[in-house]
Amino acid sequence: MSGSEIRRSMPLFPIGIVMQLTELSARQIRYYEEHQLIAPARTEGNRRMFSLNDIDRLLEIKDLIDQGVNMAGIKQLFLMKEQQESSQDLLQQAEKVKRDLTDDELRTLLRNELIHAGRFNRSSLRQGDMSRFYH
Amino acid sequence: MSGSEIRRSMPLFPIGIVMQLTELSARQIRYYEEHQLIAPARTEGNRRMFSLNDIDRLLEIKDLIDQGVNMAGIKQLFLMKEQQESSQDLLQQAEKVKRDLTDDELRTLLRNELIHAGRFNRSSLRQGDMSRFYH
DNA sequence: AAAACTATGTAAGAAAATCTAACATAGGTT
DNA sequence: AACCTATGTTAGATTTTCTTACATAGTTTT
Repeated sequence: MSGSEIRRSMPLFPIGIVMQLTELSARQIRYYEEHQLIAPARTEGNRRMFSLNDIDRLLEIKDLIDQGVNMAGIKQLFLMKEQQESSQDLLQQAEKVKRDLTDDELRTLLRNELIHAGRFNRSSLRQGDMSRFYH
Repeated sequence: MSGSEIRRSMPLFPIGIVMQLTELSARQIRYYEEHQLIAPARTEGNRRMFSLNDIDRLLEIKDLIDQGVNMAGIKQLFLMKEQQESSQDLLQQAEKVKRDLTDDELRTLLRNELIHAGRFNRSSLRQGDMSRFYH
């Protein structure tokens, strides 16, 4: 279901709560935003509001920083992950309509996946830890 | 598991978000607190912070008010519900240790439940609607 | 090793969000 | 008519968050 994605991306938390939840300083959180690792929503009055997804991301960022990865590295890792996810989506789609595709079309689809996702498919990123908070 | 109860009772949301989520005014929310229908946590700086449970409660309150129930009525209903829940807990406990109880002890337990929960067991309160937001 | 860069801390002043307390009021209730 | 209930509105104070700027310990580069 995609309702869960909506809920996870709903901006609900002010920065103070996010600080507690992630044990990051406001400075750190803003800095990561500045470097486009996150993109929290804003209220009318310009206050940042974070979603569960944002918080998951922050926890991943924290983790990666602990492991010595710098901003640029984290950015690349996130790009990769997105890519990977979307190609997985593609794969699922393919799965779903497999029987409706000619062999030719299927080959095209798979080749596409290989081109885009093939280079970095070793270990997927550690999942964020927000699962604790919403179920 | 009880970890879920911890998560559901963690104070995460400022009143502004709760207003949006429940479509209640700040005045209404504070009024309900004044009448002890909810008891949101406070930050060090005295700002209210609401949990998922608080929000569920607010949605139930809204529902009951729409149905014409007044503060006192809602309070009673909540008391009842708690009672009911704790006797259900008791029942579960009983279930669990059934084999460890003598028939006599069991009878005592069940009589107790009937005394406390027997009067209002028709329709349990409508569940709050927060399920949408966390899974 | 000096210079530059990175990630974070800290401080200042402004703006937004929330707080309490008080007064106002429409619709019921007594 | 007087009162009560649930809510609106306003005012002034306090807290939280915002941006900007400067400071700095570790790295990295030159």
